[in-house]
Amino acid sequence: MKNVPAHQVHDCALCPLKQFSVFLPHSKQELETVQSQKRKESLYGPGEEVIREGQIQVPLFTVLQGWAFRFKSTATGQRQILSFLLPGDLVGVQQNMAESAAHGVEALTDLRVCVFERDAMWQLHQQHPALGFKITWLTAKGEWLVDDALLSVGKRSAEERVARLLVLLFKRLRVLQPDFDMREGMVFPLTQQHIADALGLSLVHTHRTLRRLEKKGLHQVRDGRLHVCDPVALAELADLNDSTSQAQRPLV
Amino acid sequence: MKNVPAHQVHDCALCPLKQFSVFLPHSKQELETVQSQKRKESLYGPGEEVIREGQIQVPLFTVLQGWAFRFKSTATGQRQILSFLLPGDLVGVQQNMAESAAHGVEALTDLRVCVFERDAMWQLHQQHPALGFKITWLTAKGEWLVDDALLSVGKRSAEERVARLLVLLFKRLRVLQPDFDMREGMVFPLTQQHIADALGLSLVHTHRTLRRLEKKGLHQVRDGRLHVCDPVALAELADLNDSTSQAQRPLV
DNA sequence: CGACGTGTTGATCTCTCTCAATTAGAGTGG
DNA sequence: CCACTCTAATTGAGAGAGATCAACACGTCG
Repeated sequence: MKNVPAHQVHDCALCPLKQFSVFLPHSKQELETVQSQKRKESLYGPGEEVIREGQIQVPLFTVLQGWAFRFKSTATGQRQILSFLLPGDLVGVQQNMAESAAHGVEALTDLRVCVFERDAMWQLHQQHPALGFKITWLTAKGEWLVDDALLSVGKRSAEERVARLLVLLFKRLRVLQPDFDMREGMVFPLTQQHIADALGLSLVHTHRTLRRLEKKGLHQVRDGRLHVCDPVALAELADLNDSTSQAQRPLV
Repeated sequence: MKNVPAHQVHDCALCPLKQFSVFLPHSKQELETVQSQKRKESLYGPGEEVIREGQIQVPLFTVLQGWAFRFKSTATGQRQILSFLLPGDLVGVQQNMAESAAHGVEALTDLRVCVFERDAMWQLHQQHPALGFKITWLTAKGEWLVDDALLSVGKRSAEERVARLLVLLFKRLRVLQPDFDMREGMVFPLTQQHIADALGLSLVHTHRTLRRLEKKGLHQVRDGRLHVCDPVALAELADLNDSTSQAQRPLV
């Protein structure tokens, strides 16, 4: 871990996440409060642990740049990835509630995070209810992701899980990258092991499943970039029909 | 669904959850705000849907009495139970964030819930930051449960999953029931199908796994009551060693 | 160069699923 | 009181998705 030197730390008013994160303040007062709670910015390298499972005194922070993931392990060391973290995601809300971290966080790429004071959670709620509300919102959004992952791991086939992970990441990424060119694909720092750990599959079976989807022409991963070749078919397989998704479900 | 007649509705000051829920107000002003946001109390019977998946305009509510569960289904109708809801649990935070319900909620027993106004989330945050903070807390706690379930379904064997579910429910129940007698067991309204749906297992395999644990003398389910016969062995199997849980994990 | 991480592929094994049929208890109606 | 129905639990048998074990290929890096 390295701290960003003071003169390179972003001023909240110039935050690169300005257009994306719900967490960002809108009024001048809110801005000042957030700024006052900001402690520093830190950098991590790929594979570096940002939060260790069980660590105490976990800070609250936001991802500014790069990818990371939350995970939890069993006593035997089996690791399950709970969710992937992208710029704008808030981390550490759960941690602030308990004595020690309920899950670990590890960087996938070079990672830049914005770290807040330990009691920022409370200060933000207290001084600007609108910010508190946004924190709740982000927390709920985080739970949506986990709910969805649980449904996948519990009830979907390997193929469906992989397809869904790809499509969901693709969608999240596209939002963050407005000037996106379909032909170039998107940065995709996950190894097959990460995918396996996120989907509750073995490494070998994950590999075979990816290969199968690729042979069907649905996607391609090369040189750390993801190319979604057939978005429609992939979304279909992923049970992510944009259309009237909910209405289609059997009502009885 | 039936609404509780006005004269039988609890006054917030006399809320039966007083001693349990973090959500409950502590100051007089907070109490008044919560009371003002309370719209009604409703009753549901076992198997009745409290929230339908995809339903719009979902209210915020708290469980007062009884059991329920949150669930999500695939396009093919496969149902995954995301978490079980007990008295004191807050439901509908996620829902308030999106247009439509991200998950359904179904009653397991006779269920009594306390329903709030649609914009209660915002009102509570705004008027009493401390309450907003508690809502965030409860939301984060809810996510902890799902994180844990995801780890189980992703990485644990059928036996471990069942054991863990039983122990976790047992612990949650014991907190809610201070005058608890070990010999009498606890109310346990889950069918094997519910357990299967929560753990991502088939009904048949869930049954066999339960039987195996029972034969080992770890637990017993009879007449809708759960008896934990060997708490230590069960917790062991469930990877829930109360002792120094976190410290035991491999640090590298 | 050797070590290591990641991807790849084949062979084998097993946990868990699916299909199928039976039993037991609760409720309903004649 | 008994036949009828429905749900939940139960048990057996066979099938399969995915796990495990084992090698090997390839690029990177100290």
